[in-house]
Amino acid sequence: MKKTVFVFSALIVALLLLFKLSEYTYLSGNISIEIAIGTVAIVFFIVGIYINKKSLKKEKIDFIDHQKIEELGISKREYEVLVQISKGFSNKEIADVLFLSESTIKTHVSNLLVKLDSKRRTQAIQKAKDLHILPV
Amino acid sequence: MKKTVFVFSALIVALLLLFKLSEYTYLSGNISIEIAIGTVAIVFFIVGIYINKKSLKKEKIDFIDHQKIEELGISKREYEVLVQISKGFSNKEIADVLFLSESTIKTHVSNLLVKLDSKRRTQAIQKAKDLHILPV
DNA sequence: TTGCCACTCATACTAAAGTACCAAAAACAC
DNA sequence: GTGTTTTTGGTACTTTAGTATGAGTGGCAA
Repeated sequence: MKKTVFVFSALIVALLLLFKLSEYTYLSGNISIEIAIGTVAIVFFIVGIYINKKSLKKEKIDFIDHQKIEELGISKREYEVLVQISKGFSNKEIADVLFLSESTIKTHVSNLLVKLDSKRRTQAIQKAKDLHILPV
Repeated sequence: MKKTVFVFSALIVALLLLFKLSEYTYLSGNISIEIAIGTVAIVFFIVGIYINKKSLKKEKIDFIDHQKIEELGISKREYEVLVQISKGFSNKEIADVLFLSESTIKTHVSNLLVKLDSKRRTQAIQKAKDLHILPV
């Protein structure tokens, strides 16, 4: 957010500078008004691409629908397990990284499968990504 | 590709029109050179965003690294199985949609796990997506 | 403080997944 | 056409995943 504000401020400054440049151009006999306009076009074209790229990354990679997670009644611990599942870990491995027993993981997984209306963990991963409750 | 050419042609025409406008502005006493520049800025900003969006869609959704698939020695049939796995189907279900026996699917999956250096199908899915041999 | 809920864990079971090894038909290259 | 790879499939086995059920703990709200 801070970065966005900064970028837009810079843009406005650039625009003002160009206005000033256009004044000089006018005073000095309007030698290269085309170059000024062309420059503005190129600069804003590139800035447009840059900003879009940034915002798309945020949307597609970071966007998690917390609303949906709540709707499905998925608890904090269950969600942690879901994340580990999507990384391809086994129940035993998940148990180790979360300092729990494998039984506990199995319980969480079983609950997750019900809440995500899935028969297998692979299907749960797919569904979770479709629902944007896991990063794609 | 045709669309891209069309868009860029339109852009050049727009730029030329703006050059013409700037001439008129100059002749008529340079009333609103700022407006002209501002317009160019906004137009090219939006066009930049638009074009970027189009190209990103193609890149992120359609891009499959066939080179990599060959490198890993994954055969056609094996790849078909991999796709089904990533959709969350069981071996039995995959066998049904591909009209094969479950034994055959197991063989393919086992080979896939070796080729993708994975211990489980969930890990294989993750790896395949990382390597861009499966759509994200 | 009582009751609900999330979290934890266990046992016992069934169902999938995955391994190892073998083998035969089909496709493909040389 | 012969050799190689792909594809198919089987048996027998081990491992992992998932279900069902019960139960204890701690937090939190009415």
